[in-house]
Amino acid sequence: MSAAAERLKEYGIKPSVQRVAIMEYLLNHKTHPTVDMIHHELSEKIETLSKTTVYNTLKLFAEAGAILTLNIDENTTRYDGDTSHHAHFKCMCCGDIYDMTPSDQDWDKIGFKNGDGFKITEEELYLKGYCPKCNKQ
Amino acid sequence: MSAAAERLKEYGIKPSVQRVAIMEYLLNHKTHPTVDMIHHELSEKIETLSKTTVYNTLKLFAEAGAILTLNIDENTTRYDGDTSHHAHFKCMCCGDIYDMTPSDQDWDKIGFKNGDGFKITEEELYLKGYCPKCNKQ
DNA sequence: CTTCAAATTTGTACTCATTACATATTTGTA
DNA sequence: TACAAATATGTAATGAGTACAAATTTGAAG
Repeated sequence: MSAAAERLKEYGIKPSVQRVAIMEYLLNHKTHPTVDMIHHELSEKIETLSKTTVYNTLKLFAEAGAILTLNIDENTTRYDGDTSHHAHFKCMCCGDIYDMTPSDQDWDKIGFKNGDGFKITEEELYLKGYCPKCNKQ
Repeated sequence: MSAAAERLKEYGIKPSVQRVAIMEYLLNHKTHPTVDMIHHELSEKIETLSKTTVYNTLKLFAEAGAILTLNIDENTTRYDGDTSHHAHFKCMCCGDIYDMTPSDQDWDKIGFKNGDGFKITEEELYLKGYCPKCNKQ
């Protein structure tokens, strides 16, 4: 079984051609793609793939916790197949989104002065600025 | 001069009735309002206020660094008149957005294992979960 | 195999946040 | 008072995302 199909099984999601293809795409492309990118690429393999299916499938994955949904981009949602604990960086020049790995001990240590009574279930750290490529120019 | 007008001056923004009113609203309402909320409230005072003006003005403020733009909400952009270093929490139950104040020394100390060559100009920490009110029920 | 219901996918129509743009109004200055 | 520059306004367009009904596929029972 492919890694993508394995991952679906792990999260209790029934596999289908479309679902496996979308999960496979996310596992193989660390570019934090948009719905359009995924749909455009996969349309070549699955001719009938509908954009609605891409939307529905990504929502299904996200609600199951099998992928992450990123709101770092102002215009459109981006998706990440890597659900491990990490931050994201968006280059304001080229628009590319990079993974950033915080030193875990630092990250885990963040406390909140007014955090009493709040139950935190999700954390997203978004960084913006200029990537090494754009920074040089 | 009102605090709002002072703030505009500080950031090199020419005051106008609309601009001062919008900045004033942001300084007095710590609720991280949407364009619609601001427009709806201020329409009572300024009858002719157009939604386009609210959009334009908020963009102007944000680009000058006089306010913050929040993407914590999936559907719509929210604005924050408090530009100090703090995080945001969204309750997945009631939808309210709270300010969270990290212990500064922790926050500032976060390092990134793969951060070389990146120039970070902005940081946004978004937390999601359940607020004290909703958590109790 | 065949049947049939449930699950999945598809395409179209729609909503709604945001932007583009042309026009109108206001402001400041000569 | 006149006039140019800056602001504000309203309408029309864009584009991401969703609702929904119809079509297709799947899988189990006979």
